[in-house]
Amino acid sequence: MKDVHNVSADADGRLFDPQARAALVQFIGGDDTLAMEAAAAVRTASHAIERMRAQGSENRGLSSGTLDVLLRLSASADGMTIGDLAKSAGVSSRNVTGLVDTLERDGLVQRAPAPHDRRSVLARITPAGQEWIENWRRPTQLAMGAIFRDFTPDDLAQLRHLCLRLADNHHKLTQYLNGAR
Amino acid sequence: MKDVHNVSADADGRLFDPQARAALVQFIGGDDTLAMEAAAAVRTASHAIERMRAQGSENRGLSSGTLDVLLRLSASADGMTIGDLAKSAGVSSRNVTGLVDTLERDGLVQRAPAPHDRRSVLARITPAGQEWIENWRRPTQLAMGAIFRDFTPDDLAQLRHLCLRLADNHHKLTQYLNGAR
DNA sequence: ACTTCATCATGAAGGACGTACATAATGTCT
DNA sequence: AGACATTATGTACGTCCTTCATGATGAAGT
Repeated sequence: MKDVHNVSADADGRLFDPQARAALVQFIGGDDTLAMEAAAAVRTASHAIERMRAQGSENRGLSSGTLDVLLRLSASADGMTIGDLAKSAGVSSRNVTGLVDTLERDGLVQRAPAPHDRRSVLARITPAGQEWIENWRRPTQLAMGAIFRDFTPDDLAQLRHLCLRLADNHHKLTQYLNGAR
Repeated sequence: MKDVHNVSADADGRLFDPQARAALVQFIGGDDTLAMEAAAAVRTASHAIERMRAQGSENRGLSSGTLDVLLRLSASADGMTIGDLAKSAGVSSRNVTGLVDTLERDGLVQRAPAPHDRRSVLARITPAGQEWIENWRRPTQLAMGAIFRDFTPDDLAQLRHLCLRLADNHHKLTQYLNGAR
């Protein structure tokens, strides 16, 4: 079986994807490929994580979107409104409505009227939801441990740091764009 | 407007997501949260990149999956088979068939019989496809530059490196699992 | 108080990505 | 020649996500 997957190491001993670089170098001069390569690498990594997570929480019946919402709700004891969930997840509020629908159908989340604003709906995690997460925790932990094999705590912190800087840039950018409109 | 998006800095000056950490700390003891936090951060970053890319190549009509295939094809002058594309992208071959369908409908890619194996189909990028990528390059470069604002070349290389290490782990893992089956 | 405008959740409709299973054509091995 | 594997694709389906429209509610100005 021919192996398409391939990584090489550059002069600093850092990995890069030769295929991605070849595709980029012919269009963009030297330095600017760095950002594109990094972006492609992040995408690949995210896919890998998604795969592992799906494999780990298999048979449990929750998919990426709903899991994302459930995790956010498990973090806030008082629940969150649909709109807040949408903002924090970076997706449309209509989408969150649907995700909460399925979670509610499964009994993992409950809707309640919001105290301050009668237009809003408060989503709150149920005991069944908490339990679901309890069961999800162990295999996921193992899966993440496997995919981050040989990462030092410093590596992990640095990866987190760089990714969040990126997300922060994006957030500021969209805020700026919306403000300028 | 209440701002849900939020990042803080830890003792090392590195960013973290307080909400994600709060959600994790109550389940997992100290050190193991690092991997989960990193995974969540990668997911967030990937979303941000996807957003920027969609915004940059807007009005051009290609979405993430098809763009991924087109980029891979632009890297190999002789074209690639459906199966190889599927392997390198980490998705099912049936999925790639559909993506190549839409690309072919748009005239950006052509199918041809593979010389060595008459079961295989060779997908090759057309001149129109090359041109499409030419037009895509500039806005995307700008978008990536914006989202990676204040990243030093070393930051970018390190981010790429960490992400590819992760992907490499994942690849070895799945290979191991498939071999053991 | 009344009007006007903004915001919230949701209905309706649709696009894109991705999967699993079945199948016909072709390769490979014994 | 026959048994089995592999390749691409048809069929059927699920999930995520979007935009636009709508009814209910809040907020702000007069």
